[in-house]
Amino acid sequence: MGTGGTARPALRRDARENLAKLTNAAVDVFRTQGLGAPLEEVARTAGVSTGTLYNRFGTREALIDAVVPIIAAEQMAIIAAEAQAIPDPWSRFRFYLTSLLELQATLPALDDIMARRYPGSEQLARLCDDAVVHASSFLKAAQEDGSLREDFGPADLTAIFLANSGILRSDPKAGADAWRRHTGFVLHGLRVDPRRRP
Amino acid sequence: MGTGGTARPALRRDARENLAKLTNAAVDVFRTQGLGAPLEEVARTAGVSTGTLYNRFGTREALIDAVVPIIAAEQMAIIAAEAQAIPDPWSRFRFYLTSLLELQATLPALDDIMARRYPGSEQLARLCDDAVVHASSFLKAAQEDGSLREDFGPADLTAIFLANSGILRSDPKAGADAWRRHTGFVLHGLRVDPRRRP
DNA sequence: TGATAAATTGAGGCATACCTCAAGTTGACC
DNA sequence: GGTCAACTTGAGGTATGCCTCAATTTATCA
Repeated sequence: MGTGGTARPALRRDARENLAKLTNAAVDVFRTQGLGAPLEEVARTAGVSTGTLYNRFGTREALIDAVVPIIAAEQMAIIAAEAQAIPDPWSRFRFYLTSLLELQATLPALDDIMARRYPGSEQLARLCDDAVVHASSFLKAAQEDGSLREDFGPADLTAIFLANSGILRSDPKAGADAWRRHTGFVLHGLRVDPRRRP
Repeated sequence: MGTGGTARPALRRDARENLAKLTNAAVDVFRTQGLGAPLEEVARTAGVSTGTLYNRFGTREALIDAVVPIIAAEQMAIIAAEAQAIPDPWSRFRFYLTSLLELQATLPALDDIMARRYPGSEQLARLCDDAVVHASSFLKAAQEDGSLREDFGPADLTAIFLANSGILRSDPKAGADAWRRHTGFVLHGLRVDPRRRP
């Protein structure tokens, strides 16, 4: 058995190097400029021609597939793990949601990921699906606890990320606390007042 | 004194006709495709060359200035008037906000207006300023009434429109109730529970 | 009916960004 | 070292959309 899954003919050394250069460049460029950044700039940053970029990856999606896990997977896993450690269901839910929104506010790439642009990328979809799985379990626990509105569902979570994206994209600088305030109002709207619980 | 403010040389008949054709075309095109629609399509729709469009208006902003009042002013004035007629401060505030969000969801142009893209257009800015004036008065009344959170300000209103825009732009079709649900949560978060009021 | 200034036209220049492919280069293996 | 497939290159084609200007047409007024 080979190293990978499907038996592809091994790459030549120069090709392997260029693959690495391109991946690194894509991480840099996409992280700061978003997943829609010009591929020509990725190639330029890698010190390689655009032809080579298209040889190694063939589509933007393939490049995103290679890069998104590097950019986001670890951070998202850490957040999930930290959340798991919080005993109170409402606090846990709130922490998880807020942390993801914070991540989204931090880097353009994360915004593209959270808002699920580029649905063509499998890795990006997988990352989002994982997040939905975690979020759904936190969500359910909070609802069983009676601290989260019963009529709130996973689809509403998606809307929250899209809403955040709208705020962030308009004014990434001054929006620094705009999104925090908005999130505060939303969370308050989602919580069931402790005094009204059985 | 002439008809206008500044004494501009009167337009020739053909120029006046083209001005009208262009304005009508811009209303159609901008309304359905948003204020960022290709100017070439506006010219094409008007049955006129792009050169003429640039002769009459010179910038996209000037065209927007001419068209935005036609597209939005009346509807926004109606909403404000209807809101004025509602006696209960909270209901009035909620009605006004919800109606504007609904307008925003209805037509791409309205979304561009609410999200304050194209800040270069004076008319667009005026429309927004008017809305802020109304909203602020409704907002203040609801706060004095004790039904709206004290820490909610006009800037937070802007964020709500941007948030709505984010939801709408992602999936204008399926988002039909996504934005309504999200708005519901936000409003719930903004309201002060009547049982907790003095 | 000219004469003339005002308007219109649309091809074409500019910029961005995608993607391809014929020609040239280079790694790998004998 | 020679051979050949693998790889790289970058100019150039495609597409979108902005904006301009020399050549042409047309409204207007005497």
